[in-house]
Amino acid sequence: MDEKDISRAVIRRLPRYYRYLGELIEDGVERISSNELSARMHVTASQIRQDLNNFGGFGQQGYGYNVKYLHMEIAKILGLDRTHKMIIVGAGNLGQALANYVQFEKQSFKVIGLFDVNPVLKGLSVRGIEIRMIDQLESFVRENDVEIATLTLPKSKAMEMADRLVKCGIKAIWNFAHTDLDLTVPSSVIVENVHLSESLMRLSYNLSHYQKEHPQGGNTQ
Amino acid sequence: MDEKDISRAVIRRLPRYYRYLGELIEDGVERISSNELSARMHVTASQIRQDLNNFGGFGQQGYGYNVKYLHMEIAKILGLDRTHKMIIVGAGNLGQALANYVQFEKQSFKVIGLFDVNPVLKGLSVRGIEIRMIDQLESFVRENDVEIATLTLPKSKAMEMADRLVKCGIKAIWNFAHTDLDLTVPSSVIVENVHLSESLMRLSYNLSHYQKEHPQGGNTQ
DNA sequence: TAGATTGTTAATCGATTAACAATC
DNA sequence: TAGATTGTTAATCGATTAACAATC
Repeated sequence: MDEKDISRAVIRRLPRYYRYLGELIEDGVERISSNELSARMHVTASQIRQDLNNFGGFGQQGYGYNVKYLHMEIAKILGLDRTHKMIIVGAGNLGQALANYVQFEKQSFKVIGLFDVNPVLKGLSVRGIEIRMIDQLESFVRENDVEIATLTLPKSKAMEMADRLVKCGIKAIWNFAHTDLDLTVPSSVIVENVHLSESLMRLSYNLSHYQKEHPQGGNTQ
Repeated sequence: MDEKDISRAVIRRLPRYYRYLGELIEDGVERISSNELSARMHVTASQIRQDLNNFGGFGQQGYGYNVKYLHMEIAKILGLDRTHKMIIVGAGNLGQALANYVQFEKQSFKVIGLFDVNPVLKGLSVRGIEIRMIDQLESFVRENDVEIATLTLPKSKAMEMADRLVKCGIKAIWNFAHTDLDLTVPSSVIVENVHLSESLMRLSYNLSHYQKEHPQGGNTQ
């Protein structure tokens, strides 16, 4: 299972396929053709088949795709077939919001710790997850084999925390601070940036430019 | 100022230029060449010049770009030169987190109302913004000329709320529910989807596939 | 088997990069 | 003026779409 050179564009679409297939399962749909799926998702059937065939032949000629099977295979591709231990660094509003977000757990991301510098928060819990002080960060990460750290703290502190996390062996950083961490972290550490401001600015751009006639749907993310 | 046919890819990069230019201003940098900027941002100088020239010639041969001026021009392009009134529908953790997020206001997005169905929240305030019950939604939107509605509520209720918002004249929806609203809202209404799960899944993909050697940085968002 | 639909190759389209003449 | 760097055209690269033979 070592696929090489899959383009960003394809990887960006995989989670969306996964979501739509999940909905089909909920609706009790057993099989689907690339054509039907393309109509639902507003992409071309050709693109669906091309995308999937980067990873293998999951369909059957004359039949289409088995929804449950394809859903499961995409889960494997995305690494959702095993649990990822996650901590959240920064237990402010956003950090707590993410900790409360049960959906992630269904997708095999398990929040096992929350960290903050603010002593007022010490000992408090969110959804049964204790808020710890930041000085316990390193020992906690090492002892619990934490794989992913979510950074929900001010830009000014994000880089310092990233450094500390890298040093104690974190494998991936999910970054909500307004900074491109990818530029300053070793390339062995995965960084996924979420720039909410940028998303809002794109909305604003479209608001100013496409007030009347605007292009067909699709996730602008 | 009616530029046509600007590609998605270009628009996606604009907010990032804007952010880097903002940092340069903070650092007291007055002018910058496409070459210097390209080194900082890890994109090609050619791409920067091409991107900007979609909107006009903001530089000067032999000199480069005036940082403040370019920053201001990109603000105009993104529609950040005027205030956008925004409400947040769903005053749970995520809704409150976003309401507390002061940064948006600097970028001209002003949260003027929070809405929820939960009577427990009635009358409470977040950063001076009152939480109102959902039955006041329509009148509030109309009376206050609300432009943007942020949806931070469960998928099951998102579509219904989107419909109500569209009916009372909302211009744009910033959608955090796990649903592609763009497919079911009139094309005159701008929709920007934020799928946090999808971001986390991309992280997970990279975690499984690029543990050792992984491609050069850049915002995978 | 005949019909349907995939997997895959080829054609097209669009986006990125390179090159350079224009010009500050 | 000479040097630097843009704006812009041309060349390259990659991604999307179309077409169709393979096959269930």
